[in-house]
Amino acid sequence: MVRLYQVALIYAIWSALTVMTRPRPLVIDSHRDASVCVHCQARPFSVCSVISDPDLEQLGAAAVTVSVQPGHTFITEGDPAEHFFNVTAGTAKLFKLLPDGRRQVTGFAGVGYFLGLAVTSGYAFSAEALEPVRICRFSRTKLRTLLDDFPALEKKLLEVASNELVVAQEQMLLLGRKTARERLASFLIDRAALFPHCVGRVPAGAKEQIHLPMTRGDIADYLGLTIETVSRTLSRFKAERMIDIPSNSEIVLLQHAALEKIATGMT
Amino acid sequence: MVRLYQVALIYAIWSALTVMTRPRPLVIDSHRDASVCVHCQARPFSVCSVISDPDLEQLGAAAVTVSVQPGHTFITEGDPAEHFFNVTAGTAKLFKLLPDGRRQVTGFAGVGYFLGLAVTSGYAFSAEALEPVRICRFSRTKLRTLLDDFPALEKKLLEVASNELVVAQEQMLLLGRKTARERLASFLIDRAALFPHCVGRVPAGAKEQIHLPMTRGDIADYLGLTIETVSRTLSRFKAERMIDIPSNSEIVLLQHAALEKIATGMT
DNA sequence: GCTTGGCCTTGACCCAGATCAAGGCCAGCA
DNA sequence: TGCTGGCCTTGATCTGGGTCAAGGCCAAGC
Repeated sequence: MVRLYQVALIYAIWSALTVMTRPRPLVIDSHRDASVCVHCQARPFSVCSVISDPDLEQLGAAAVTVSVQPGHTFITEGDPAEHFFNVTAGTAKLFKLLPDGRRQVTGFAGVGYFLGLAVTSGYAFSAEALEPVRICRFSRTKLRTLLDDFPALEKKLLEVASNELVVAQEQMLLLGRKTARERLASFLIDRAALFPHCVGRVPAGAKEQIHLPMTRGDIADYLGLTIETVSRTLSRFKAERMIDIPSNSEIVLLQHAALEKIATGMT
Repeated sequence: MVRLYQVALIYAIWSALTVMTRPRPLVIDSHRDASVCVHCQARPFSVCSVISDPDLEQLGAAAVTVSVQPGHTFITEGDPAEHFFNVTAGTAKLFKLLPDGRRQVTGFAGVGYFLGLAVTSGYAFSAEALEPVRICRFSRTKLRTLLDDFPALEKKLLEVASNELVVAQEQMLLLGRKTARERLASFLIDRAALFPHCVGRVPAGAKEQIHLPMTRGDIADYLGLTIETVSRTLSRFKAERMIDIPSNSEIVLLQHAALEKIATGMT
């Protein structure tokens, strides 16, 4: 189904080279104000929500804030997993590569997303900023200390990991058994259920406009399709008046219920 | 790619009906000897390995042993998630269904596998025994108590969940971007890395014969293919002298390294 | 030994989505 | 104002794997 071709191979090599020569993400505040967590807008959406205000100082002291520019990779698959990350602003794509350049995007990490749960020696995926991203970075050892001090944090991480597993299984169903049309419908419905840029859920009846920080190529790699199929399928939804596409990064859902039916395979 | 057809729909309905009328799995020992855990052969492979011998009695008292016959479903997707399970013998397939009967097998649970991590209200997948299966069943509330009493157990569950996530991401890469040939090679290599029936790893140099408790249909649903493609691809591997197929449930890997290359997309 | 039914294999053909190719749109920049 | 480059769209064509169909293998039951 997927064919390896020269361009992809060359791109993979080129891409590996640029990663090596690419400037590192900028650490903006290694000795920051310990009260930073108190005012963190991402807290309600993140694992940090289980830490009470008085304990926040200890949490803040363990973290370093890092900014990442769009297009820059801040986690590389296979690298020693020395850090955990918590996204506090922006969106990143998480992906795995095959040697010839074929890419699978395994998820998009928005505000509040906790990254780096893998306990194997190396990271299981790469992460690249789609928009300007801010992250809190913890070293493996410091997080271990935090988990011992705050059992609630460990419970929360288990909860987060369990939810991720459910999402991953749903994605396996999508990749293994859904048609292109069903995949796109599922993607739109899932995106509509997010607060813009956030992990949380929208209140019922919110405006059905969704923002897409990723390109058509990223969507294709997330859904196991090609750019062309993503584009064609969206065009068809538009022709059928199920969606509107005011710009490349904005989509309005005009018939949520109908899309949901398609997404669940009920057509 | 995948087409919905009448037969599948009818099968789905039929299958739903049989599930409803099917005899429940037999609870064989609800007031069992509390020392049962001490002699449990699955312990070294399971989360229970973090509980010390003296504490095993408390663990054993919280669980109920259940036997499930091949073909019987002991977890149904969407049902209220009241229990957690630990497989102590046999193998089960875990799967999700679409309304028209399309199936995605999300994994195979062997000895030591911990099931039911999902914290959402309902189970995220169904589970059906492939061989005679024995499981330890914990109620949600009892496990909660155990986790409070044994923090090490909670840490272990987080570790297990993290590993599952890594596996799930690898499977997304397989389902989204690998060819049929690469999928089958990956499947064989993964299976070869398991102790027969177990979650653990084989020692290096072990005999490269693998046992498949599942049908070709289960493999197809696991790899996002059809029965015919699985069969054809295995036949081709055999013709290429990469494997031998002494019986439908046994495969011998004759060229492990070559298969591994195919599995990782290096062809 | 024959029948039955559940799997598995194999061949012929088909089609959803990939590939190939051409051109459009638009923001940034000189 | 026009040029450039990165995306995106759309049409034509191709193909890997799905679908359909026929038959083989074999264990269980009589």
